[in-house]
Amino acid sequence: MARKSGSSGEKTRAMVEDAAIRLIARYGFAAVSMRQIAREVGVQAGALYLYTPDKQSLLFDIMRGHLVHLLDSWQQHSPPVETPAVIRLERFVRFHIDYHIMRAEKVFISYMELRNLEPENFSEIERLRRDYEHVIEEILTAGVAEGAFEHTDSRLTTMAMIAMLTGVSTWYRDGGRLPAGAIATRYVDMAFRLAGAEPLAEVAE
Amino acid sequence: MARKSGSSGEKTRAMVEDAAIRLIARYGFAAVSMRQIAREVGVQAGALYLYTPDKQSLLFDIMRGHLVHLLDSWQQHSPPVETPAVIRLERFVRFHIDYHIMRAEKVFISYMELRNLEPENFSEIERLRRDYEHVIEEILTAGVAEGAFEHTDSRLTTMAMIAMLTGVSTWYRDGGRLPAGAIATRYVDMAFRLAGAEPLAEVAE
DNA sequence: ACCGTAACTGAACGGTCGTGCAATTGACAG
DNA sequence: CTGTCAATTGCACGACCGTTCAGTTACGGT
Repeated sequence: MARKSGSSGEKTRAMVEDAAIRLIARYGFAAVSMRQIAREVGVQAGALYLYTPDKQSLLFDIMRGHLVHLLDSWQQHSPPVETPAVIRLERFVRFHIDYHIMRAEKVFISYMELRNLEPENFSEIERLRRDYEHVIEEILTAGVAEGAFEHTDSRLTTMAMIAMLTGVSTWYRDGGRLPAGAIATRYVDMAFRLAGAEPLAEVAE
Repeated sequence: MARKSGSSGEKTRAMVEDAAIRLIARYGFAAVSMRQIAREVGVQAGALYLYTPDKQSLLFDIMRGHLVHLLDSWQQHSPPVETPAVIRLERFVRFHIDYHIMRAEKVFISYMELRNLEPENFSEIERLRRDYEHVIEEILTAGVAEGAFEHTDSRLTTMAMIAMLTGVSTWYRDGGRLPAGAIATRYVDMAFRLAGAEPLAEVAE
């Protein structure tokens, strides 16, 4: 046998990426072999090299693709900068949680497999990740300047908030105690608390 | 050559664990070979099997040891249950951050390498991790009952807080912008916000 | 001075790894 | 119906994997 019937490069390419994501998310990059990925696709190991120059690129492309698409999606969902920070933060939290719940595998890979990237690939991914962090940080500092938020250290609050929000994707399961929307709503509340959003209904007794 | 001069089983055992922790934290369990660990110790690969039955146990023992010691340490630092929840939470946050900063490698391994555990080992580690989560959850629910904290969902707040606190160990570096103590203080503040600790100085205008 | 045994070597086992490549087959245009 | 090229196989390469074990050496007690 050689060429498969009904075969098309684009279809196989997509299957390779799918299989790689699924397997790497489950077993970890280093623990997954090219032969395993190939078996999942229904192809011999050698055929994978039509779609990736090597194993490392497979990982890198997944991560970069994920982060680029993440930043891109936010660009399209984000309110204009002149919007009040409170609203921008709420929008961001909902966006982040929805996005991360729907793409749990890619998210998982993107922060679990950083150390399996070669140095230059690592740098590029880090740069993208920092861009995303800056999105939050900018909202927080803007909110402080507006007088809408009150906290002492926007950088630290950013780190805490990122960790808190991204943490959701490590435990969220479909059909769990709460639907995704309800989780997002509660996390908006917690994000407001961290940011020190001026309480509206919270009056001292 | 066979036995090394000045060799002692206990010393080598410690070196093996040290090397394993360092290498696994840096490259990941699956990416580290027994020969690499052996080289780091200054010994042949076969010699490792005097100290561990297999590679899997090496990982499992590191993780279990870490979690058991973590729970144990908290047992000794924790205030009595009748202490006000605000104080217990502050104590917990400081303990958690200090502990995690000082043992960043073991912490990292213990939540990065979960999927490389065989099923029964995984169950035991999960049980320990849940025990630790319950520490926070108990403090939060006690605080709500006391009227010291105000939040809608203690379980979700627990998850958020764990993620927020443990996140520190992924970015903390000695000699960074803030010393560990200052970081802990700021995180105590953020933990209070998440918990909805009754504001003392925060009075509505 | 000698011995038992703890500590370790060095080689080997069967297996898997990532990757390269000549040969082969199917899709499709003309 | 033919020719071209995209898609894929099947095998090979050298390297490395976790683990075992017979043999060798140094330590500690007597």
